[in-house]
Amino acid sequence: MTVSKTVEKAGDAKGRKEAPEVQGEALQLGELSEQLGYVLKRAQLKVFENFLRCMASLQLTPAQFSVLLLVDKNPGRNQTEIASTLGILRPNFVAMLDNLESRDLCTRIRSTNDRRSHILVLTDKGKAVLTRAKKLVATKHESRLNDLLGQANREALIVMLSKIANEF
Amino acid sequence: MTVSKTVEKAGDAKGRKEAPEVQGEALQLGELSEQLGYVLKRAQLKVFENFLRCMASLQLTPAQFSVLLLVDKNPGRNQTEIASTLGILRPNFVAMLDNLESRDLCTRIRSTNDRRSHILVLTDKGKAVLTRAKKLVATKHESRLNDLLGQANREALIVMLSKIANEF
DNA sequence: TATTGTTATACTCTATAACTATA
DNA sequence: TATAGTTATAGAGTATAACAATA
Repeated sequence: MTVSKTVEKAGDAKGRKEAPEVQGEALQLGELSEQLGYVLKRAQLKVFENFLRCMASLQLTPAQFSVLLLVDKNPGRNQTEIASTLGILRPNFVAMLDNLESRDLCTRIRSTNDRRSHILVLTDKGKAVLTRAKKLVATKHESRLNDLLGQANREALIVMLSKIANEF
Repeated sequence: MTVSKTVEKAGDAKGRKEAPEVQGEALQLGELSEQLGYVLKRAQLKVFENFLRCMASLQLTPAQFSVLLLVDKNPGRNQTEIASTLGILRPNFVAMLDNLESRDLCTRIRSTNDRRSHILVLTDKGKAVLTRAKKLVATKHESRLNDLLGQANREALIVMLSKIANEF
């Protein structure tokens, strides 16, 4: 009982008792390892974790990166359009934009056509940060995926996940 | 402006103004659709959503289902072991077990070896519910994945996601 | 009347510190 | 002293209602 759980290996310390109590061996995942939802969630957490590490120098979350990418690709759009495309609810998008704007990465511009809406644009700093972020993602993040899965498999994976996201 | 956003199609309503303001057309996802993290997250949300719909009659979340599966597959284990295997922190596991126990799906048994720990076991009702849950998942949930991707692709997907979850 | 951005709010998840009872 | 379960708590993420300004 003085050996920590992480040190114990399957095979040693067969400490079974009369009751159905077991110790030491790694647990059997069983059908769990075949459950799409389970493995999908675990993979997503790992990928986000790695993304955050790669982006530590720029302090960008996956959600923030997606906003910068989308605003850059779609100039002249308002908050509602950007948010809804990303699956972010408008109320929750406000604090997110406050953050990006306070860091001078993005600006809200009151539309002249419709004075209710805010057109979103990246600042020069925002564009520069996005460029650096893309490089970090490509060299540190996505490249590891290629190393792990291979280029062809990585592309097949994206295709399948997109299909699930769009058609499931 | 009276037409709702979801009704507008790319191609009509080319309402461009002098400023870089656009309306109506669907936004360009651009590189976002190639970002693993983005598509992974969207797919995961869709899969969980579908899981919840399929399990509505049993009122089981993906996390609860994973607990029942793991406890059933690993009799005689305690809370810490089950929780940590699932990536659930021990404090957060307490309320989850309170829920399952209050629904008579799972029981905490004070261990005779180590009176600090609670051995987890499924009740008869818990086993019955798990059996029904597995059937629902197989017939309503996983089967749709096969229809969408094909059996071979679905298996390849699980393998790749497991690899990411374990080695990334 | 409807829509944009916003505030307020609530509920779930996740994360950490600290307590108790046992070891 | 260390560990198992627990409590309290705080922070993200996500959800809905409602308000002011504008259409």
